[in-house]
Amino acid sequence: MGILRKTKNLETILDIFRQSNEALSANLLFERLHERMNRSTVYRLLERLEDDGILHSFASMDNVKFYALRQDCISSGDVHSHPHFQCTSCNQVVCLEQEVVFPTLNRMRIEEAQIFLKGQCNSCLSQ
Amino acid sequence: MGILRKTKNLETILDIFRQSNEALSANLLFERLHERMNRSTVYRLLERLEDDGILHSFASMDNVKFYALRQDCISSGDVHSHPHFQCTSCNQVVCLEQEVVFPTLNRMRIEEAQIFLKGQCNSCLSQ
DNA sequence: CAACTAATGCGACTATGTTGCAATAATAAA
DNA sequence: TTTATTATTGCAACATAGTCGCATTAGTTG
Repeated sequence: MGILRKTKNLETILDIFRQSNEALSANLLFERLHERMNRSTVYRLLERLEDDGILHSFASMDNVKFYALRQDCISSGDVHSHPHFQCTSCNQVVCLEQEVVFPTLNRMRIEEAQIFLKGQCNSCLSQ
Repeated sequence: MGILRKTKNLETILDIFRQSNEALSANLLFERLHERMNRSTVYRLLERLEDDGILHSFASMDNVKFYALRQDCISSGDVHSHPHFQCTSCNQVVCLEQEVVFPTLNRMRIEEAQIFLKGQCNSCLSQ
């Protein structure tokens, strides 16, 4: 797949992700667009942006799919992944920078890894 | 909350979890019961068993809530968690035994952690 | 065994996500 | 610039996961 046409909707969504380092669910994005974009379009654009490697996705602890801009990652034979963090006070979800490497275990081949953390973020702690 | 009455439905669900070390979603459980229990009852019992500390839950990468028997865990000041693993061939979800400890980071207070891994399990690899 | 009330089944509902189809708009070709 | 092509969009209907109120059923206690 990948992006074929550079549409206004696509640019609008990309701008929102570029304006902050937050991760967003389809619904949060939909709200932030003041519902001026069709719900299916939001879902379809998120999927296309992920296919194209511009966004990546992960599941929150509440079973909601979140998307964030894909950062460059280290490459090696092992599977690696950065943790995702949700603040229990302000509810913001962000990608953490520190990569975690999962060595291949002897009994199973690990192909994908996801770490999700919950707690209090820096700015909520200092209030 | 917690369990107040020991009903047939409760025993049925507990037996299914005790018969294997698999983790199950509400729907997998519902199927395994040959749909002989009401869907709401399944959800309510899973919630109650979790409140009571008998089951624990986690989100799969497909944003589905899974439940498994709670094992005894190490206790310390740090947050700890065992990873969950889903085989991409047979789709089984299991808890891994190795606990992972998350030291408290300087910038945020971590209260909960979840690790989800995907890959090929031992028995699928050796086929 | 009677009384109390937690647990259940039912149906309606919400939230999240998907799909087919006709209309629209981005791009390529003339 | 204009036209032709077809990816993208909005709409509506659908699918799946999960929740809730309420009347009935069935554990538990005395």
